[in-house]
Amino acid sequence: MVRTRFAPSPTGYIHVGNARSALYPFLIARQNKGQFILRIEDTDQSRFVQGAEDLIYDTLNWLGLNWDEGPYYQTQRKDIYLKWANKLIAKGLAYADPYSPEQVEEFRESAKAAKKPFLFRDHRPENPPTWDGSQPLRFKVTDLKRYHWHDEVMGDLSAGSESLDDFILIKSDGLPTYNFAHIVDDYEMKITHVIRGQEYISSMPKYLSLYEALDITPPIFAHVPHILAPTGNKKLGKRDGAKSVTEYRSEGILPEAMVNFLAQLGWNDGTEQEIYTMDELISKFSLGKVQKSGARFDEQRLLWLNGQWIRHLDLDDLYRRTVSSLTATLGRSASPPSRVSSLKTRRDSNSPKMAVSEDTSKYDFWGPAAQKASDTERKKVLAITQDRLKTLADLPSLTEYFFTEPQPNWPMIDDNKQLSKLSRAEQIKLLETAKTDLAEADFDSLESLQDNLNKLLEKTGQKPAILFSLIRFALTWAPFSPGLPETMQVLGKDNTLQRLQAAINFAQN
RNA sequence: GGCUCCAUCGUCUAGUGGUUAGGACACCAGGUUCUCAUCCUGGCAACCCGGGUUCGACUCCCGGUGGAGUCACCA
Repeated sequence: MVRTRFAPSPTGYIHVGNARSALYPFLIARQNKGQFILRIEDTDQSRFVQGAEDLIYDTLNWLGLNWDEGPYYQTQRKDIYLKWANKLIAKGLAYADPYSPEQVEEFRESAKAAKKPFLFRDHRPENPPTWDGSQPLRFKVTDLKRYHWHDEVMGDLSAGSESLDDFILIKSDGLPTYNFAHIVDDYEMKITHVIRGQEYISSMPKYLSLYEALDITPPIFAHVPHILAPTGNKKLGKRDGAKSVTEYRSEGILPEAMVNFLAQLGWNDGTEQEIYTMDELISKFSLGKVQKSGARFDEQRLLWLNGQWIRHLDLDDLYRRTVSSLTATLGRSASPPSRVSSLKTRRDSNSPKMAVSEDTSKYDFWGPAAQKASDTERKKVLAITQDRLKTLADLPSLTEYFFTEPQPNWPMIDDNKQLSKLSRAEQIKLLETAKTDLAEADFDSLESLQDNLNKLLEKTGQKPAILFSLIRFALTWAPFSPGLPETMQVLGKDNTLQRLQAAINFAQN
C-alpha cells in the first residue's frame, strides 16, 4: 500500500514551490491507489503564523489535492516522540546536551576561526547529565561511515561521514526537531514515499544514521529540484516575492492550469503533450522522469496554459469558476475535532508574526454590473468572450459594457485612423442608416445579422474597417470586444438600437 | 570554505553512440473580408569548456568552469 504525505509547516502562505511538493506525492498516491496524508509540522512555535493552516487547507482544496488522512499536528504527538527518544536513550544513542546555546555558539565560532567545519560530536560531553527534558536531547552518532542510497529522482547518491553529527532530537522546549519528528511520523504513519525538496539531500546521512539507530527501514526517497525565481538563480522563496497560490487564484488562474503548469515544471513524460488533466497526470506521472535540475518559474507559460484551459473547459464548467471558485473549498470537514483545542491554545499565545487571512468573497470575477445580472445573461456573454480571456480577471474589462450602458467616448473614434477620416456628420449619417436597417433585422439568427451587416456595407459603400468599427464603438465604447454580430445578438435588438441612438445623440451635441 | 547535486534554444523540455538536435512558451513576419484575442503558416534561436574512449559523441569517462543546495534548539 502506497502512502505519501505533504508536510508543510504553518509559517505563512503556500507558494507555487510548496504546491508542487504537494502535487507530486498526491499523484503518486492516486496513481497507486494509495493514500495521501496531510501533516502539519508545527514544532517551531516561533515561526507559527496564525491562519496559515487555513491557507494550507484552502490551497490544497482549490488545487484538488484532497488528502485521505490528517491533518496531523506534530505538537499533539509529543508522547510519541518521547517514546522513541527513550528507546534511543536506553540504547545509549541519545544524550542530554549540557551546553547553553551561547556555549555551542562559541564552539561554532572557534571551529570557524580554525577554518574547520563545525561538528558537535567533537564537543560531545564525556559525562552528560541525565536528561530531564529541560536540555536539548541529542542523537549520538556511533557509526561514522559513508552512506549510499537511492533516490527516485536523483539516482544513486552517497555522502561521507563529515555530514554526520550529533544533531538535536528534542529541543529544550520539549518539541522535536524536524530531523527527528519526520522520521518517527513517517514510520508511525506508514509512509512509503518521502517526496520533498532537494534541500534535504545534504541531511540524508543524518537521517539514514537515525533510521539505523531506530531500527527503522527507510522509505523510498525522492528529492525534487527547486523551482527557481523568475529572475536570478535562487530557489523560489517568499523572500524573492514568490506569489502564493491563492494570489494566482485571485488573479484568475484556473486550478487546472496551475496543476498542469506545476506538474510540467520539471517533469515531462517524453511525449509532446502539453495539456494534461489531473487524471492524465495521475496515470502518466513518474518520479523517474522528473528533471534533476531546477526549473525556472515562467509566468508567461502559466498564462498561456490558463488561456488553453479557459478555452477547453465547457461553458457551464467555466461559468461556475467565474462566479465562485471557492464554494466547494471552504468546508473544513477534513479537520478532526481535536484541532479546535489546539487552535485555541495557540491563538491564546501571542504570536509575533502577523496573521494571514483573506477575504473569501472576492472570487466572483465579474464586474459590479454583471454581478447583478442573471446566470443566463452572464453565460451568454461568457460564451462569446471565452476565447478572449487569458485569466478570469479579464472578465470585467471584457464584459462590463454588456451589463451597463457604456459612456460614449468619442476620442476613441477620433483616434482611429480610418474613422477620423470621416466628418462628424458622415459618422452620424452612417449610424442612423445602421439603426434604421438593423431595426428590421432578425436578432435570433447570427447568419441573418451578418447578412444585414453585409447589406449595410453595400448600401453605404463603406469598408468594413470603417462601418463595423463605428458600430462596434457605438455599442461598446471598448477598445476591443467580441465579433459584431455576436455582440449585437447578446445585447439584443432593443439595446442595440438604443445604444446606436445614444451615440447619435451624443455626437450631435 | 567543506560536503552534495546539477549543466540542450531567452524559458520549460525531448533526446540514452550515428537525428537536418524535435516540441512548447516568449519574440518576429504573414494569413483568417471590423477591434482585441483565438486559430493557421513561416521565421529567429541551444548541446558550458578541455581532454580522452570509439569508426563515430549532445549522449560514456576524467578534469575544469559555471550554477544550486546545505553546513540551526528552521523546516
